Amino acid sequence: MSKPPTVHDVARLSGVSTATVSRYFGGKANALAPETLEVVRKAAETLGYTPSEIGRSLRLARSRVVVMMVPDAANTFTTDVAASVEQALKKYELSMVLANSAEDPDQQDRLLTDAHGLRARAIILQGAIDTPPLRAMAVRQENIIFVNRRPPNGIVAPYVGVDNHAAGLAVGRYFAKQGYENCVAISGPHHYSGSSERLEGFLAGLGKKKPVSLLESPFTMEGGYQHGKKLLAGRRRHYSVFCGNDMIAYGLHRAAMERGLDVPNDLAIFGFDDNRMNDWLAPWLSTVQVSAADFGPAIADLIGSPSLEDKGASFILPFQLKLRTSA
Amino acid sequence: MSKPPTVHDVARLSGVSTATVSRYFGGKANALAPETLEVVRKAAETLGYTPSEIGRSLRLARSRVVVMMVPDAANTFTTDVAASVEQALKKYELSMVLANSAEDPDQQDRLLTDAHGLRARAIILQGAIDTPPLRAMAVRQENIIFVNRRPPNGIVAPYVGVDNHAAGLAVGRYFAKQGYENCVAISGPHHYSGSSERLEGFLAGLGKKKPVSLLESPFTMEGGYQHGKKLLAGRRRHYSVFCGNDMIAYGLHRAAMERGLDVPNDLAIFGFDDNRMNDWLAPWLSTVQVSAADFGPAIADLIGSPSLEDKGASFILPFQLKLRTSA
DNA sequence: CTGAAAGCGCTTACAG
DNA sequence: CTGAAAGCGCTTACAG
Repeated sequence: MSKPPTVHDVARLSGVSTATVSRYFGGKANALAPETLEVVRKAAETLGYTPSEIGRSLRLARSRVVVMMVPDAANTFTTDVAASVEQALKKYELSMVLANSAEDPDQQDRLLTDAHGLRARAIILQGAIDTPPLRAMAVRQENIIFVNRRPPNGIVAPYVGVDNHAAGLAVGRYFAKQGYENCVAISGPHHYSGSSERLEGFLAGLGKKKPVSLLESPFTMEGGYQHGKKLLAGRRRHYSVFCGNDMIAYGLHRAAMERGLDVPNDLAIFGFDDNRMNDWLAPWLSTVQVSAADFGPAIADLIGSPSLEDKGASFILPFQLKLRTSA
Repeated sequence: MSKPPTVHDVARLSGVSTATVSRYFGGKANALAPETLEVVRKAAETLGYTPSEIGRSLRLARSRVVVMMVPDAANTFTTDVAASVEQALKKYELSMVLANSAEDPDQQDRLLTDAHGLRARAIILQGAIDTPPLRAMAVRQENIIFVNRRPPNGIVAPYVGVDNHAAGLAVGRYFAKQGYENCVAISGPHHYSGSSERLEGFLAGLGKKKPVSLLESPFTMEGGYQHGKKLLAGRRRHYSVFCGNDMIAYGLHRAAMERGLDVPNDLAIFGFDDNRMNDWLAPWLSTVQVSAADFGPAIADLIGSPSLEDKGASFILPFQLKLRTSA
C-alpha cells in the first residue's frame, strides 16, 4: 500500500503553494482564480488526492467523529436509533463510531476513554451507567449526550428521549380502563432512570388497582422468557403484563406459547419501543410506539448546531400507544 | 469545553521530557526508571490525560479506525455481523465506524471517499456494488475486504463469506428429496454474486425438476411481501419457495398469512442467514444458518495480522441447513 | 488572488 | 535511562 498523496504532492504537480491547495479543498475555492482552480482540480484528480482528516483534525483541534455507545447491539430499537443518528449526522459531515457497552460498567468506562482518545466531537450514550469516570468526563465538559436514560443525579447534560413517566402512565390508565386483572410489570433494571420512571407512571396510571407482582429484568428476550416461565408456571393462568421493552415482551410471549396460552385472553402483553420487526413478525404486540427515526435529527442538531453550549438542552420525543391484539 | 491536556502539559507537571511521557503511554513503560514512571503516572492522572489518537495517527501515518459499510442498516443479520466485527477488533485496539450505503452506488462511492479521508486502516464492504471508484480504490491497494459479496471481476482482494453455491445446492437437493412441487426462487438482486451463486446452486440441486418461477427482489421484507402477494394471488395455491434471505422470507410469510394460507402445507418457505430473531419471533422458519458471530474474528484477523499483504486471502465460513416447520 | 511560515499532538532515531 | 529535535498533513493569519 503506497502512501497516499498529500497537499504537497498536489501543490508540486500543479505549481501552486500548499495554502492554495488547502483553500481549494477547504471550501474557500471561490477565492481562487479560475485557472488556478482548474489546475489544482486536475492535479488532485490525477493523484487521487483526498485530504487527510487526521491532518485536518489535528490542525483544527477537533475531529469529525462522534461516538455512539449502545447498551445492547442485539436490540433492534437501539441499533435503529444508531442508524438514524448516523444518517442525520451527514448533514454536518460527521461520522459515527459505534461502540457496544453491553451494559457492562467497566466496558463503558473503557470505551469512554477510547472516545476521549479519539477526541470525539460528541459522545452519545444510549443507556448510560452511573460510574465515577462518567461523572468525571461529564464534569470536564465533554460533549456527552444522554439518550433514553437521563444523566445521573447532579449531572447537567443534554437529554434526548421520551417522557417515560407519561408513557407508563398512559399504559397504566389503559390497563385500568380495560379492567385488566392481575396486573404485572416486568420492568427493565430499576437503577436506570427510564425503567423506574416507566414503572412509576404505570403504577400511577393503574390507580387504586394494585399490581400483583413487580419484576425486574434485563432488557432482553432471555430475561422476559425466564420471568415468563416462572410467572406462568403457577396455578393462576391469567395475567396482564406491562413489559419494560419489546424484547422482554417477545420473551414473555414465547414462554406463553410454550405453555399453550392464549394471548390476550389468558395473558395480555404490552411492550415498549415498537421495534421495527413488529409489523412483520410480531403484528400482535400492543406497545408504546417511539419512532427511532426521530432520534437522529434531534441528536444531530444538538451536536451540529453551534449552541450545544446550553448544556441543559433536551428533546422530549413523542410517543403513542399502538394497540394491536395482545392487549 | 476546555482544551484537553497534551504530552507537554504532562511533561511540564512531572518535570520530564515529552519523549518520556510518550514512552510511558506508548507501551515502552518498562524502559523507564520506576520513579519516573510513578511521577508521570501521577501527573497524567491529575490532568486527566489520554493521548490524542489524532496526533498519534498523524505521526505513525496510520489510524486505528476501520470502516464498515453495510448495505441495509435495517437487516439484523448485517448489523449482527457489524457488531461481531466491532467486538473482535478490540483485540487489535481498533475501532469501527459504521456507514450505511443503503444499496445506493453513489452513496457507496461517497462513503468510500470519506473512508479514504479518514485514512481508514481497512474498509469492510458487506455487499459491495461494482463502480469505477470502487475499482480505482481496490487497484490503488486500499485495504478493502469483501464480505458476503465477492470482489467484482478482475479485482483481487480478501473475501469473507459462505460458499453460496454450495448452500444453494444443499437447499435445492433438500427440496428435491422432499419431492416439493412448484418450486420458486425469490432471489436477491441477480447482479450480486451472492444472489446468483445461491440461485445457480439451488437450480443445480433441484436437478431435473424445473422451478415454475424465478423472481428477483431486493433483500427486504417489503420485497418479499410484494412478490408474495403477486405469487399467491393466482389460482394455484401451492408453492415451495427458496428466498434470497430471511427478510424476504418474512415478507412472503406475511403475504401468506394475510391470504390465510397454511405453512408449510400450502406454502413451503426456506430462508437464508438464520437471523437472530428467528428463535424468538419466527421459530417456524427453515433456513440456511450462517453464524454472524463467525465473521468478526475472521475479518479482524485479516485486518490485524501483519499479513493482510496476501491480497487473495479469503475465509469461507461454514453453514448448515436449519430445518424448522416452514419447509 | 497567492505564498511563506508557524504550529496542532504525537513518536522515534540519535546522541548522551 | 532520558532529552532535544525533526516531521507526520493540514490550515490560516499575515503580508504582499
